[in-house]
Amino acid sequence: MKNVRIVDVLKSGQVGTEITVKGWVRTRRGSKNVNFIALNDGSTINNLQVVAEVEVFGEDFFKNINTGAAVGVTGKLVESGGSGQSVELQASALELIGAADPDKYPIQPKRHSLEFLREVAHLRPRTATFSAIFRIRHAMVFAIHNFFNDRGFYNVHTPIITSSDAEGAGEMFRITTLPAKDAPLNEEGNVDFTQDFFGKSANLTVSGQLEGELFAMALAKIYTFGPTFRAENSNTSRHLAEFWMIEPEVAFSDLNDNMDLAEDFLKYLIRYALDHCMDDLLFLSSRLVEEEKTKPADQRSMELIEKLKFVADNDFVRLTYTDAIEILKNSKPNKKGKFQYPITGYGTDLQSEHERFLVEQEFKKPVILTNYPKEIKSFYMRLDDNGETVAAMDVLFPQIGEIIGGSQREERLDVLERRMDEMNIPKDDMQWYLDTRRFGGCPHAGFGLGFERLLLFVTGMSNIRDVIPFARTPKNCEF
RNA sequence: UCCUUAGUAGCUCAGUUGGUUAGAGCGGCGGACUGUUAAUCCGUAGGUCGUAGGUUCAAGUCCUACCUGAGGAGCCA
Repeated sequence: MKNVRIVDVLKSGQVGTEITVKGWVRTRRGSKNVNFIALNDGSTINNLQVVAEVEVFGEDFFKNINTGAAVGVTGKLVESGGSGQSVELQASALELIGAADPDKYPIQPKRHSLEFLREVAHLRPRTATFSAIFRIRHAMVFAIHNFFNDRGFYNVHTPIITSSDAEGAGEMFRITTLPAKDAPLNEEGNVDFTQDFFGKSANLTVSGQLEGELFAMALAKIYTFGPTFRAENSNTSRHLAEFWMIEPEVAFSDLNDNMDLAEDFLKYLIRYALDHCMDDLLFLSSRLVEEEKTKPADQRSMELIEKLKFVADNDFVRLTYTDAIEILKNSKPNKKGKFQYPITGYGTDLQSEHERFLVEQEFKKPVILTNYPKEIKSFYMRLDDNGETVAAMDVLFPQIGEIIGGSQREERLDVLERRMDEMNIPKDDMQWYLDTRRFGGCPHAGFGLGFERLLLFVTGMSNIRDVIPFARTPKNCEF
């Protein structure tokens, strides 16, 4: 008999039919005559209740049907005699496929802290919380490709290994096949990378943007979706050394088009989650509500699903950096000296506390900040006519902060070269990039969305290590 | 990297001004129970108190260093 998935059984299973399901035991409750097994096969947050008579299988048989064990069950789907579920599986055959020693299996039917589960990240997808998160993660991957495909974008696989180190997006991981001990040295006494695998120094990519631009200059609308690596020593709940990023790049497009795209994109993804992952969202919401109860009333946040709907249904605030500075300068916390970094005027970089104030206090919705001073942004961002600001945009979300960073790119070769000189970007290594401006250059724009930060928002989780299967952070590279 | 804070049983924690044999709940195991929903009830095992030094008659408790986690900051996505 063919296996059926529990999600299908619970949704459309016909009472009276004979089925086989295979999955893992979440809990088993026994009494003298009958055992109840909560079975989960990963297809849904919900368990299927299996009812097994002690008389049929013998008392000893159940000793190995423990939490975590893999089992196969064949039986008849019947209306449930209990109140917790509408249908249940009356077992006629019960097979232990893989035992889980209850003395050693770390995940037991009790509350575990997220910190503990991070230490057993290889087993945590078997918990309700993490199975929900990773089903949602999958749904978001799918939605991202859908969104772009429907709008005529082409997916480009930009390189993971790169020799370009001019992106300035962060410290890079060097990759090499040279021996760690006694590496060959050149005349200056430095490691001689001409003898390395690629004949030059190579790194893991910190962004696919520059290569993405090359393809936007040919396919017009492209997006990348791949892993990104930053060797920054960042120890926060919002940073990973290895994370996934989505970077669309659009030819014949300006900053306004870019903002429209970013806002449409985020709303589409959130609506997709609401439309396709409601069971998992309801579960995550309820666990958040429990967690919130332990906090003081004024620190509680909006209920998850309500929050997602709110963002999907309301326009983002669009604000220039200069206007944001004015608002912050005249804000209560600034006047009362509540900011750790007081706002004095134009030119200061915005700190987390300022972004938080704008998003969570002033507007209470996502904010797109634009036109930052050129000094605090990257060389490739298009210089505005005032010569002072650049066509940059950051999308700020509540709790998470910057979820998207993007810009209209500098398409004027002379301006771009001047900016590279000012910011000490070596032009020699970047001729391939400058060629896009030399040959058929055009206005274009794009942005980068941190995939895990999106997942933080959608799942309501608060630590980024909990929305990626295996987190890589400083001092942590298990599995 | 900086600041704050924590590390005691498989997990979550308590452990008083330093003082005999370090406790609880959950989980596990054994038993009871006519259908349970994180079942319930009775019983039971389980600890080199993060590591290394130090102070002291005496250290889970005080001091120093290191390791690891968490929260915040910086950097950013």
